[in-house]
Amino acid sequence: MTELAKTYEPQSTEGRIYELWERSGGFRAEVNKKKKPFSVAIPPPNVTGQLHLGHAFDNTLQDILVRFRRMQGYCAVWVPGTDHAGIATEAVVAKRLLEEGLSRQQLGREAFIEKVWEWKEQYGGRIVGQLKRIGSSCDWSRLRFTMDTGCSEAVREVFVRLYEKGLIYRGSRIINRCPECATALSDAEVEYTERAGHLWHIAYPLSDGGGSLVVATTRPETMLGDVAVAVHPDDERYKAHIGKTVRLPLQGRDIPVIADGYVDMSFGTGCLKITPAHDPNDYEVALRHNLPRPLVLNEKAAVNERGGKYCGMSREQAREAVLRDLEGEGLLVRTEDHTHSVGSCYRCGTTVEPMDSEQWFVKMEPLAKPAVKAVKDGRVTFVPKRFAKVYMNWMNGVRDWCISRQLWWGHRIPAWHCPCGHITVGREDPAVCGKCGNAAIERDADVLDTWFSSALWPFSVFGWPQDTDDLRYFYPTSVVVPGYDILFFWVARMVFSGLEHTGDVPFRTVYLHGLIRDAQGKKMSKSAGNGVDPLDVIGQYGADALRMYIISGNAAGADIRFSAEKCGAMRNFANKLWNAARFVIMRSEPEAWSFPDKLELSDMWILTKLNNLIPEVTENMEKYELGIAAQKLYDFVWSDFCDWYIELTKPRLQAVPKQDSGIVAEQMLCHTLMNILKLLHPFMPFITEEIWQALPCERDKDILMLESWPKPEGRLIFNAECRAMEQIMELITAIRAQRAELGIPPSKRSAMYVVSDIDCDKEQLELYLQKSAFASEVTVVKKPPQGKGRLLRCVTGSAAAYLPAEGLVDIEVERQKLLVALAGAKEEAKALRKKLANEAFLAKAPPEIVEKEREKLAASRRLARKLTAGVKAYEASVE
RNA sequence: GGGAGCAUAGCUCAGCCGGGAGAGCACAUGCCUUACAAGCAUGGGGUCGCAGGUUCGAGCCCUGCUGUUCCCACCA
Repeated sequence: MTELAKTYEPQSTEGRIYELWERSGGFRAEVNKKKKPFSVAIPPPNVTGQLHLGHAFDNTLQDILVRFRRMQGYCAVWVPGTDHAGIATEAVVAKRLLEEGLSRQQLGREAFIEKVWEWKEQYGGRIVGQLKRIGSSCDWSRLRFTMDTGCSEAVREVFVRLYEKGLIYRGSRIINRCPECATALSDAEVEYTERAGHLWHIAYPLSDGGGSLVVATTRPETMLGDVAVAVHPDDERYKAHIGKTVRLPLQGRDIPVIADGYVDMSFGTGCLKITPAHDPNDYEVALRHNLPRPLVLNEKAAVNERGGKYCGMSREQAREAVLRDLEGEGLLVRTEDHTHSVGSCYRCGTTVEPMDSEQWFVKMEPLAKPAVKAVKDGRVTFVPKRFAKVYMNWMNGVRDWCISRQLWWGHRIPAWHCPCGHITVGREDPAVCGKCGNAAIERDADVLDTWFSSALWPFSVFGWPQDTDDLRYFYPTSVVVPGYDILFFWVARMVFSGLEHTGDVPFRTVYLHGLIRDAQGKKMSKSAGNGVDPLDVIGQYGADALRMYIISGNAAGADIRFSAEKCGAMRNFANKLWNAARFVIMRSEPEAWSFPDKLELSDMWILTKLNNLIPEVTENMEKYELGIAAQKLYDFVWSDFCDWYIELTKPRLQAVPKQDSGIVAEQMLCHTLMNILKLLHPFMPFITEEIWQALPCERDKDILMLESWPKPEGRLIFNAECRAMEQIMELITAIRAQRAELGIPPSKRSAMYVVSDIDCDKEQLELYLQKSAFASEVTVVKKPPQGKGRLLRCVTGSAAAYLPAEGLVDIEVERQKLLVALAGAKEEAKALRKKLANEAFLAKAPPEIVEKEREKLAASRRLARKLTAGVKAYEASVE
């Protein structure tokens, strides 16, 4: 037995324990038909990223579930992996090269990609190491990467299949483009925020000289690309102008006045300028009216050659210039303040530019339908439930998914363009055009959206498109555990992808968690500088404390405000457990647990509590109520086991020579502690394993992680004894409270007379009162003692203790206290009598509730009787 | 414009199937009781946002309102 430090030291424990687990091979899972599978595919973090609290949240939850199921006897696999994170990684590497004076373009595509791979090799291991720091029990032999050979094969297969089915197409559409990242984005990648702007009213003179139409716009610079002015067909103000033309200011082009129902007569002036190439609505209008769709901005969102004198200006510069010129010409009629929502890139925050552009899309409608059905049918369930609705809303209204990105880092689109116009798409790289046989074909320059490969994750990690044993056994996965912020990006896309390509859902349950915010409730971000590094937290409080903090007292899907104090509280809890274990280990002889026949009341009490706790916690965990399970374990360990049970064993352990009672206590302590360690292991794996390794008792497995999850034993539930023990505890508390209130020092023990209805023998009662209620001698009496001088009364519903307290007790004050308590008891009894006299209650309430109320009434009556006796005794003792 | 969440002790938050209002921190008092002062004991502190309704019974279910956070949406 090694000497255990007085204080738990996570820093010197965690690394060693993690190595022990890895050496044990316990993380590995192979197809085992004798067991039921439990499988989880990690939400792959950015390969070059660093662990943040969101990852800590994800991975703590997953690890708890996986460890729990592994102990329950499932063949539990947790597949780890990382994501190539196209835009983010490319941006980081490009920035670093720029610092060395090299641009992406100078380097060229192939050399650049090589650089990114180098970067990935250099930093790709970091996140894995950090995942290990919080205890993730992943099967590292299965580590995957979204751009490894297997994932690439899956991506290629999916692209080809969808293309052949006509579900991937290339087309010209309005897409959102980030000028900074220099690529197209999907709708999901644009974040909208309300911003204060202006609504400018600009006069467009009628070409025939008869006045002008005034349009209202928030983006005057786009007028350079205007092709029409639209009014509502029913708008009396403008009916006469429909079909005429206006002269577009600054450009001098004549553009038609058209009628379209899209125009809102009540907004602005009722005249809408139409810029098809830079506004999604205008684009639709232009399509309906067969209007041209000239681009006036380039990829960098600067004005192009169509913008005449404004060519080369940025969006912002052009806006100022245009407004200045309009004002100069007297055409700027009015400027109003106007707040509207502006889209920005979710990666870099730059305002996106809607642009007409040729891109690749996934046709969503045929894919969304089965994805909606799978959730409706309950083949995929959400925890918490409300997210199912959010998912449905999105899936029902989803538009086609723009999947091409103008980047180099990612899965290159497997399509080859021929001068003849034909596009060749195939599983193998083609040498010639599939239509005309021309060898001068060129591969599409774009790569796929990062989420395209993530969407295939749950099956690609098991070998799809090959028909593997892993896939057949582990797929669909049991649960996926992401933050709700990637519900659309990832979860939704996995569902339709899984259904389309494997014919089955990718997971049975989606267990979504919230976001970790700072102490003020603000979102953590690098730019705000309010981020908390989980590695710092682990260093300060330990991984177990961080894990326990993250899940306890948190409802599923709820955000968390980070609190270092609470981490400290959980660190304290770890230390508490540590010291309880030290106590057990120091006091225990290495003897095997055999069901002892000499159980005492407190033994039966703790066994009953434990065996009731086991099924409760198990159920909570199976229902994903991890916070509740953790709270129950916390309370059991701290209050029941440490504060009561361990204390009550002390006199038994200290007896010399050693009695049977002491031997039983040792075994009980060991038995209870071992169960605690098992139950707590999924939540606090490091410390529980460390203690397990130090236990002197005999164990089934050398490694706690590989132990079986406890099962409740009916023969170890003793309801009557448990109740008696609780009544004794109640009496102890009453005595302590009285003494504390009177300021009697703990050093001053006192003899006591006890009148008790508690079903237990004298010796036990005496022992417990001596241990925990400062009793010296205990005399059990039938009636309150007479003529013993001034006595302090400590009354509960099932017992009363009388303590000689000469000089400490003010009889009148004590009598008043009892009277107050008596009034309370009577009040309660009255309310209960009323309830029990209510026919409707008796008729409609379930019998066990009625019975419970009857017992409560009996208890309050007993209490009232005892209090009355106490009051009388006080009166009698006043000479 | 549509939808969702939240509102419980001074603070941060739990409260599972409707049946005795809880935890951590903070606060007060007394204790270094040989596992632990990162501890022990005791105590103070709540109109469960407001108003109705359903029910024998509501923090929990329903309706409305107020405040707050978030998501979605093509409001120039």
